[in-house]
Amino acid sequence: MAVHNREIADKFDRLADLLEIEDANPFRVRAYRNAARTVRGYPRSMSDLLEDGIDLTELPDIGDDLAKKIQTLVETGRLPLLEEVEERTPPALSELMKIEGLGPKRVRALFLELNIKTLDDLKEAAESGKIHEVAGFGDKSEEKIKERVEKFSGEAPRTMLIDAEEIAKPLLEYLQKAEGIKDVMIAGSYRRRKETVGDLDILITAKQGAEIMDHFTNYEEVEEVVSKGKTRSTVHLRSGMQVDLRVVPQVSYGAAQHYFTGSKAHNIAVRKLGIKRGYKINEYGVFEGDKRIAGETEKSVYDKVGLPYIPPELRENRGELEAARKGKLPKLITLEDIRGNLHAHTKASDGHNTLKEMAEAAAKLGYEYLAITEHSKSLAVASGLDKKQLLAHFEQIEKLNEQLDDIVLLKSSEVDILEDGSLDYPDDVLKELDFTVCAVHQKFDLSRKKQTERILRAMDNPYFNILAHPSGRLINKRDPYETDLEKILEAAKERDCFVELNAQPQRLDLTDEGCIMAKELGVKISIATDAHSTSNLEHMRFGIDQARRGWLEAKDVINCLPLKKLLKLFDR
DNA sequence: GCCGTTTTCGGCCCGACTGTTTTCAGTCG
Repeated sequence: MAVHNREIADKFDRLADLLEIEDANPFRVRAYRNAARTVRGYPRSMSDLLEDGIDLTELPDIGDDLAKKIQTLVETGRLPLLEEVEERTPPALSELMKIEGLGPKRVRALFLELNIKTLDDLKEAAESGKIHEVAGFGDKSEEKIKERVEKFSGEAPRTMLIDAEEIAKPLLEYLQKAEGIKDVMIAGSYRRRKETVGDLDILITAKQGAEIMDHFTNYEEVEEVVSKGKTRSTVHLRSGMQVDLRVVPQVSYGAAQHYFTGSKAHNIAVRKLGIKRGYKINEYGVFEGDKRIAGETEKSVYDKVGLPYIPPELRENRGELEAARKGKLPKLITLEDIRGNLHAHTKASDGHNTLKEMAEAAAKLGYEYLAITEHSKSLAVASGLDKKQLLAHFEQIEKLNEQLDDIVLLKSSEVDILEDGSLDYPDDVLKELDFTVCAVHQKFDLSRKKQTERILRAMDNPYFNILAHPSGRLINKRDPYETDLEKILEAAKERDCFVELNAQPQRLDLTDEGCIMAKELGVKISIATDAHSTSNLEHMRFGIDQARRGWLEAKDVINCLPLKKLLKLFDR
């Protein structure tokens, strides 16, 4: 069973936590955290890299030592140093650090003074009033710990982007009403359009902060004010979302945007470039000595480190700085580049609208074409169509096409890939389709090898065109099924097949890393909404967000093509 | 523990807020 990058990264993070509690060299601690971030975000798995004989020290923040540790982890699943550290420092202490306000120093103090090793120990100590006796803790600290350990429910879940938008919208409207506000923007991973966000980072320009902070903390959805100052405040909303608000002067707006948009890794890399040129870069600007030499716009910040503007979606320190330096930043795809949608359902299977309604809605979005892709017969839960029903449905599509002026409906189907890798319709039916969208909908628990082989076998069918939602994951709900994505993409390239980036906000499948890998391997992508209603068609923008994070350009995406050229691609 | 277009040694991003302090450490982002 291959070790996931995520498992390796989690182990490094845990090791970093425990070492930090042991008061180890902070830079060594940081090295483990940096390595964890590199491994977690890397598009290919460490085990695949090792299998291909790639030297891991070529990865950023991985040196000789960590390369060896990764190799051991891949081979044995173990990290001996972590086990050694856990012998002397109770592993659950890293859990305690997840309580807001408890960092390594205070966790260590509680462990040494009161022998607190677990969350239960902490709860008991807080309730019996022992904590305020420890040096550095007072009554307030004890009270807060008591409250927070009570409410603590593990890792704070990340919110899907679409849900974050719903939370952000009324808050932004409310904030606009404050006196003296000029600009308002949401920075952070929200602006980088990450598929999920941990909190909202809101940035405001204004001369005075104090009244704005009062206005902010008085928002009716605020449940708890965590901290409140003149330039920065943090609250928790009733939804559970944390919101950080920062107020900066207008001259610092660009520097602040850059700083609070992140990612952290990108910022650090940019600041290092600044240091090389003798500049200090912070949220207030670019400084040469005490003199601010840039910072009113983001562009001015990049200017000073000799780079062109880098779009937020690329700011993950995944090679964008090098690409910018060489003038090789991608010309990222935009919503306007999209000419059609290649995955949609109607009432005929499990959609909510009629053919006509879907066609009109798609035409209204300015599309040239919309593919109708009802489920195939094996997917009974989604009212999959049998051969007869499908062909009858196609007749309706043809009839409707005769009436439609500004859009063409394509005859397709979301064809199930059965367990043995065969497709859910015989070839004499498949040949009636303009193209196929093929997908795994059952038997998610096959081994990685079997699942991969199943998909490769399906691609061997000459009528296979697009692999839909390639991992099957549902964000925060269902893990992806196990596959070797690289093998699948290589096979797709060989067989002239395509891979879908499913734009449903809960799917966003391919991931951004998957897009990067597909682009490197030369596999073209279909960004499609898998719409089950007319309003779902507008989810295309989430697919575009994800595609931009995945470095995709219009030329990498097949539904940026006019219809004639598109249809040619489906002739294998 | 990583890294190098001044360095293979000696650096490593930096500012705001809180609570417990009497001048600042710890935490957070």
